[in-house]
Amino acid sequence: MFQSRTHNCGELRAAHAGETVTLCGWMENVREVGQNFAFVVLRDFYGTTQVVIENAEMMGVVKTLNKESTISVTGTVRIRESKNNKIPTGEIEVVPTEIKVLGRCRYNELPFEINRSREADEGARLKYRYLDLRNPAVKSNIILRCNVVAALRQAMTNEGFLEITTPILTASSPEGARDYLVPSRKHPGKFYALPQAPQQFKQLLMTSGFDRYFQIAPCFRDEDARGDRSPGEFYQLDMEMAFATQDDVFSVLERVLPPIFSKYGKYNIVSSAPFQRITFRDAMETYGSDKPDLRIDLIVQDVSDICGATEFAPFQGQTVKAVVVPGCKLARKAIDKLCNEVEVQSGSKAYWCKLDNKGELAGGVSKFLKDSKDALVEKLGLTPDCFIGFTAGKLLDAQKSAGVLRTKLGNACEGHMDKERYEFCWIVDFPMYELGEESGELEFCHNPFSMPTGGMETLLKAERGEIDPLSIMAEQYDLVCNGVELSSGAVRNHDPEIMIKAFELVRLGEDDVKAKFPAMYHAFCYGAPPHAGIAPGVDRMVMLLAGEESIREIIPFPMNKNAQDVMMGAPGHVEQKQLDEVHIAIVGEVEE
RNA sequence: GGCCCGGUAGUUCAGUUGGUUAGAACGCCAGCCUGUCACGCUGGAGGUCGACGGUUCGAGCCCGUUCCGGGUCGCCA
Repeated sequence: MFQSRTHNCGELRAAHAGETVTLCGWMENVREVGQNFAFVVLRDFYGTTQVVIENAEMMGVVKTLNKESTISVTGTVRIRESKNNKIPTGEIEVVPTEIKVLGRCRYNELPFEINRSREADEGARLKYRYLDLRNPAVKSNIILRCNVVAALRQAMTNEGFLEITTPILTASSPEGARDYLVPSRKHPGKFYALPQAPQQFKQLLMTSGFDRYFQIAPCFRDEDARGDRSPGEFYQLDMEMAFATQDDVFSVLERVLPPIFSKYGKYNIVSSAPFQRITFRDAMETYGSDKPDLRIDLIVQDVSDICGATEFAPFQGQTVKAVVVPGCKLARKAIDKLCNEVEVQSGSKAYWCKLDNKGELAGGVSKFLKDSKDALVEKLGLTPDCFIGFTAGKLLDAQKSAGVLRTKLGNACEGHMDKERYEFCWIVDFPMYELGEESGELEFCHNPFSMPTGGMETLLKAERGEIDPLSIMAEQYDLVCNGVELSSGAVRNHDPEIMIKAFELVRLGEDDVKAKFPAMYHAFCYGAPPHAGIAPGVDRMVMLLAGEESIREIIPFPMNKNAQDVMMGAPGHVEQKQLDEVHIAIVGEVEE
């Protein structure tokens, strides 16, 4: 019979000396230091406690056990002869009178050493995630995640938001990412889809009169993974507010997030409200990115007029962007490596030269720019001993590669990045439309739910040809922190007429709106409140707070890059009977 | 799907110009050790060098194909 413990492995102190206690936990290590004399490290969720083995009987029990077995130890607390101030329980040890085996570990060799699992092969960690999670360093990220989620719930509740759960089995949405489909047993040939986000449901809640909604919402998208994007599923702090403006949404998050970031973050310095607001256009021009890392003090400058006219072919007639780094000490080799990384990551080459300590252009592409030196010095405010990185191409390519260059330089050059802080900003004024890369025709830039800035008036002007449709902005915004896009949001288009007009500009119409978003369109026809919302990614937020580079470190049971759960064996084969029930026939090759 | 990097002992890695029996650390096993705490010391076991094919007298190393993992771009309204 299992008898419960009296204490956990993290709580015994000198004051407990003399007490009889029972501890339970995993046998983390055994240090045999003599005949029938050993120290056993017992670990549970709360900490570790030293158990001292002093006789043949207890040694006999320990000898039969592999490390990582679970045991229960009953004995007396005793002040240690040699204390260990590195652990909270380091003043005491437990002298056992009884050791019970609770769960034997059958293997004397583990796939990796528990306390060094972070160094182990990731495939092995994922397959044996239950062992990986025994590592306190791995576990701590999951605990952090729990605390952050709890704090977000509390803060949102305090702001008057109601957490409302929305369906997981829902209808496929015609736009956006690839859906995960679920076949229907009762309706042959029909499918549910897992929600990519509760977008439409939360807008419907607004039309129902729920004033402030939020949810720690699971979202499902069948798209390829990234370092900061888990394949398959992720969580958003999804929220929506009725009768609200962009500023109303901003101020909620500006109240909710900074306290949580300063309490749970790896860094203590957090930008305070109001967060800096940068238009999409300015962000692209100044930072070469719509998710700028404001911890870096470097900026992108335009030198198209000077460089475009030089005899350097890659610059001729192109948009040319420059990133200047005063006092850059990068060696030639490091520069080449950095430029190469920029090309790999952005697809466009980066070029460079220096203004040496005599004030002359040197290195890299300097020989092509000699004649333009004075113009460059004046325009960029160059001082001796500074590095100039260049990118060139079509506007967007030049901007984006300059953005990558800026980030890499900021990270590589000393003194241009204050890493130990959280810098938030809002990116605002996104364009409503863009020209499709393949079609060359007008398309929605992001999502069609956003309110075009200026509403119907603006759309009509575009329709009459008075303004360029590409100049229409949407009341859409992104929240960015340290170069990470935390979230997208918008003031929604709650007016059916404006919605139809917005669709007409991309050669669609009322029928398309009805076909694509039937519930929302009809709901809006019954009187909808103006509303706005946003959905910060919980996983990315926890990543930032934990200071982790890989999203898998903050997910309890992550999938691998190929969207497989190697621990559970998902996706996996199913019985023919199950396929028959849902009217599915497998055609073509089946993966073994 | 494209590109880049990787795959050698249970784990993390080294392995020179292609040349004898493929090494180290940790872990594991055995012995020693009465105050360790990443305990220490001595000894030992442990390898289809991801797979297949090729070049060669000879391949962990070179070439080709393929599988797997990671990163990155595409993709992510």
